[in-house]
Amino acid sequence: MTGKDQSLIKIIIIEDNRYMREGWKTILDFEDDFVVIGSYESCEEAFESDTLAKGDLALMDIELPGMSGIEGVKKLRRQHPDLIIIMATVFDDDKHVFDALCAGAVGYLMKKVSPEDLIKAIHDAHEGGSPMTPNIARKVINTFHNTSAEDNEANLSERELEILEELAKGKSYAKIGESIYLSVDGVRYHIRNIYKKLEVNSRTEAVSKGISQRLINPE
Amino acid sequence: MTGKDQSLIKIIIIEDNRYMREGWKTILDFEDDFVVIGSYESCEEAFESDTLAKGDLALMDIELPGMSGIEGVKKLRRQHPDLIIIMATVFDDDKHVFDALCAGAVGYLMKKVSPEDLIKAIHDAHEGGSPMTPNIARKVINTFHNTSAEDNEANLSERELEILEELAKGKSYAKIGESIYLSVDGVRYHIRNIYKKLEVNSRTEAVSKGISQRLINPE
DNA sequence: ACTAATACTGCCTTTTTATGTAGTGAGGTT
DNA sequence: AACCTCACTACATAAAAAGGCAGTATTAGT
Repeated sequence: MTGKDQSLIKIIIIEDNRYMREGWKTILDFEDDFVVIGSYESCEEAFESDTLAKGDLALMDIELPGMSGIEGVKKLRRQHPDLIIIMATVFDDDKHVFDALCAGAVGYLMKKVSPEDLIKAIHDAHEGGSPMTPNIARKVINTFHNTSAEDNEANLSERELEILEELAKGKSYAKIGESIYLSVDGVRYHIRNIYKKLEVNSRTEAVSKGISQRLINPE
Repeated sequence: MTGKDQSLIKIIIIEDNRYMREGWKTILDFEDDFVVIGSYESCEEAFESDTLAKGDLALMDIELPGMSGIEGVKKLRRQHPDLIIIMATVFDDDKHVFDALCAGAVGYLMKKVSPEDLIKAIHDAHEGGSPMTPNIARKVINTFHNTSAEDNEANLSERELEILEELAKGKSYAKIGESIYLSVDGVRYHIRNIYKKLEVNSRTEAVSKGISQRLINPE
């Protein structure tokens, strides 16, 4: 690692609005340790160039002509797994945010971000962080907050949750009975109740509903 | 909203190390818009007091004598859902981080955080953000990154993923066959292959493994 | 042209599930 | 004491699923 490589961050911009794009370029190029090595108005244009392989970090919009930013991120990740991707958009709804993060973006900013914050975000991302505006961060964190086992929506009892977990492991009634010391019919009794409470009629549905309602965690 | 209410943030500290606790208190009380209304060395002690109901934000450790910080957060959330909880610990391993966030913390800091960053984090959390140190943020974001459908670990084909998704809905072979225009045996053929690739032998296991490997999303 | 892999169809057997119905004993309620 | 609910036991039956084995049409590679 030479001093230069360590400090010079090579940036690619993909943004269809010319003023925005040039504004960002101006802001970023002004920094000593940034260099904008490519700036494109669509993902297609970016993929045609050979700068992608050379960049450290891409700053991109979600709404782009042609391939959407989300698709672009997916493709970018596949072709250049080491490229750090930050989305900068006008959308702050859950769908856009989570789609972008799932696709592989490490950061998510609003377009109205101040130049200082943008610069900070890029440094942050380059140093292994995940820059996000505060309310985006909160959205993300909220997805972790468990429905506390005590007052889950479906109101499954301890025993039922225990059995649901065994179900998720793919165990048969008999095996579950063995692990929790209960007769096969006892296991079935509880499973029937689980189905009623979750309004399903198969173990698979119960498990997938259980996971999505965070009653249980897979693995 | 009076100007005072808006700006004065009432803080509770739960931290067993006396020097740390008093250090934080000193730092925070020095700020004009912070007031530390309680500082305890264990969750039990905090729950005995009546300050919890009056606070805006709690700053707490994970490793505490008696009830662990994680348990404490869960209980705190149940009793005072509006209290904002920030964890500040020496641990940055996945388990501690995710346990704390799942339990209900909105922020996660390292104890070595600088006074300025601590102050900023509290303002940030109070304004609806989720303060985290950069590498914690990255850990969190990484949990969103989908194994791209094209090169998932198990290498399921498009068709197989499609069927796995139907499986997660609890559909029978016959129903799946109807939705994807394939004979029952055709469906079975693919399911057998899915089982082989995922090394499972039941739909339930396949679904729960599929979800945990992010091959599919529930709901 | 031969071979191999892929994506099915078809069928058969055993195991497992889903669902219904009935009954028991313990514990708490009125 | 009568009654209820909860957590189970027990049994029966039909529908699915799992697993194994054989065969075919299509496509790609040699």
